[in-house]
Amino acid sequence: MLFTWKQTLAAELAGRIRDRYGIEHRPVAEVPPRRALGDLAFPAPLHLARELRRPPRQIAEELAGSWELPAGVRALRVEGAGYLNFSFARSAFAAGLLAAPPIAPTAPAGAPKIVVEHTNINPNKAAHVGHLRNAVLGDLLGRSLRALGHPVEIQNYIDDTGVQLADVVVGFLDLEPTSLAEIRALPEPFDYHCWDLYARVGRWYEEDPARLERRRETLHALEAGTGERAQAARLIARRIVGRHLGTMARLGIGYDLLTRESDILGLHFFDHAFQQLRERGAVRLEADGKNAGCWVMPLADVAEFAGLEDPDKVIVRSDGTITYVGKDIAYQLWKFGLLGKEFAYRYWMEQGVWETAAEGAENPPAFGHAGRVINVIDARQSYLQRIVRAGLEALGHPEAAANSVHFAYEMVSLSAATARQLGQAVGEEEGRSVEMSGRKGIGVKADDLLDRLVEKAREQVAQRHRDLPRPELQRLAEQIAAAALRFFMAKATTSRVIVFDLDEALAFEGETGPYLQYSLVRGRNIQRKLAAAGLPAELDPAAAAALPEELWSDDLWELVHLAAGATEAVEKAASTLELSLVARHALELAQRFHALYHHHPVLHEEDPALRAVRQTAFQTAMRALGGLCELLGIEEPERM
RNA sequence: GCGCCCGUAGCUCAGCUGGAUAGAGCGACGGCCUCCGGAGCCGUAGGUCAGAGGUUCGAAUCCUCUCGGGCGCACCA
Repeated sequence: MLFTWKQTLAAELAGRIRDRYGIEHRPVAEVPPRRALGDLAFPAPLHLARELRRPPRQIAEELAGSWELPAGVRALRVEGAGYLNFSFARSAFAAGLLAAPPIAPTAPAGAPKIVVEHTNINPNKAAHVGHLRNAVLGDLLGRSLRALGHPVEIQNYIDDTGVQLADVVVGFLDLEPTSLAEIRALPEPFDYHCWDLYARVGRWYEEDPARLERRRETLHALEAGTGERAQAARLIARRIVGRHLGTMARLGIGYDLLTRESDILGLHFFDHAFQQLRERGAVRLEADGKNAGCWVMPLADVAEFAGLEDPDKVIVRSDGTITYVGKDIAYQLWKFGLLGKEFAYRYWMEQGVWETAAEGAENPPAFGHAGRVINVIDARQSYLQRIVRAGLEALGHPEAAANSVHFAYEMVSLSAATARQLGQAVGEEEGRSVEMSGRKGIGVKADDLLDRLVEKAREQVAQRHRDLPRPELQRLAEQIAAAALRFFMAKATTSRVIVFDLDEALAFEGETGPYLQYSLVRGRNIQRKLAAAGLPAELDPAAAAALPEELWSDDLWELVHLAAGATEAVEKAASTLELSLVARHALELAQRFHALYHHHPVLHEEDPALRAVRQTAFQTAMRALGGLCELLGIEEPERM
């Protein structure tokens, strides 16, 4: 709603500037700090002042003069240093807002498919809170793009031929010999078992580096895909992925496709890409030096890699195994449909998701062939992502490289207090936070955190609602726990490290997910009470349009104005990849609603017109908040 | 050494491509449930926007430098 008005008025203003001064200017729109100043402000006169060498207010007056205001605009005034401020007809505006979806699509028809890759947890141990940040952001991005009208495909990459999985295989077969049948029979939580085992393997290597030979041997076996080690790896990876999907399902996070690295190798995707790299001279076999025997991608000539100590990246190790980057270049090519090869697919029934396979189902969905690819990967891997792009460039696909977006967010570390609770010794000199480490087994497991959140939520709900049936209590607690966790991850600016603190994450008051849910529950209760009193629970746009303009107080109008900005907040979040904007906007709506809630009773207002104005304001706010919460993966509980 | 990110209230953080009086949450203190649910609301205290230059009518925001802190620059990912 605001979005379209901005465009309309900006276009009109640009025309007037052109006609009057012969200048091409793209006016930007702002929201004035106080509603009394107006609803939409254009500082264009301030920007034009220098070029025209005239006072901005004078320019503003000239531009405002004789402007025939379109229907829906109530006033145009010159304010402050020379702003052009528009005010809207409030009832009509509210009616328009109620008639449109709370988050309105902005993507052009026929927009190309966007592949979003996220989660990508190594299938060798339990998910921790760092992985949650990735999955929550990825899911929020996917939902936001979909709401804006883009075709979206969510992929979760399963690195089932990498070093990390190999290490757990070594743990099971060499360190603590376990048969396949025994691995299969291990009780849940299997991923917790592997979490500890992985840390033990790390220490085992340190005791005697000669044991790293077992890793090399295993890595070869995983790439070849045959023998006991490969079989063990398949079993372990499958069980772990099942656990990861279960963890994510608790948060409402799902995927369209699991891409397995073993299929990239097994179906010769890598061989194919590697051959192209060789033909183009993008890789070379090193005869001597520290990379002797390796195939490397030389990056010395690429400007963005200037200044690196070692400007070469190893693609194929001297023992013939392939690094992650090498495999990722092939994967990235496939995402764009540029590899000239296709996966087979099968449906993973129990998990309700497709996965790649060597042989598969008859008529799978059309995966891949994206116009744009967004990889949600933490900022520490920026260097690797740049190499993948350089690989696409080297293969003669500059447009694909340009459409390969690395959505980089900062990592999650642990607060000193939380690290101590985990039994980590934290010295004063170690600073204020501790980095998580799968190798060392340091981290807060996602399921542990969720369990604690559910437990706390259950206590809180039970306190307020005695005699609630156990299943309903559990259901409500899970909804609240998921909201708390997702909002905690979503509200942080992506460029900031999250110092994860358990007490902070367990908060249900203030800027939290449950606070948003409480707004929704309150809003819903107003509707219920209205209905019980024989009044309409919801007003339609026509009823809103007929409301007397003078009954709109500035504070209620402000709420409508805020609701109208929801689409723009989402659009901006998606286009800049600053997804916290979605969470921030939802929070602001909820805060404003709570504040007004106490001052503007609906049910107890006797004047029907005034009651309808309040109801309209709250209804627009709840619709917008509901829409934003849907993107955030925050459900509206029946009660809380 | 080179590159990226961060430095705003006691703590955790917003502050949108420069613009109208620097804002929230937590914590502290003081109020508000015969009234749509107190997971809420209202109020008070609390800021040299790390520091120094520069650009501009205007800088927390842009540029340069300095000082702190984090992360990269593997035959891990």
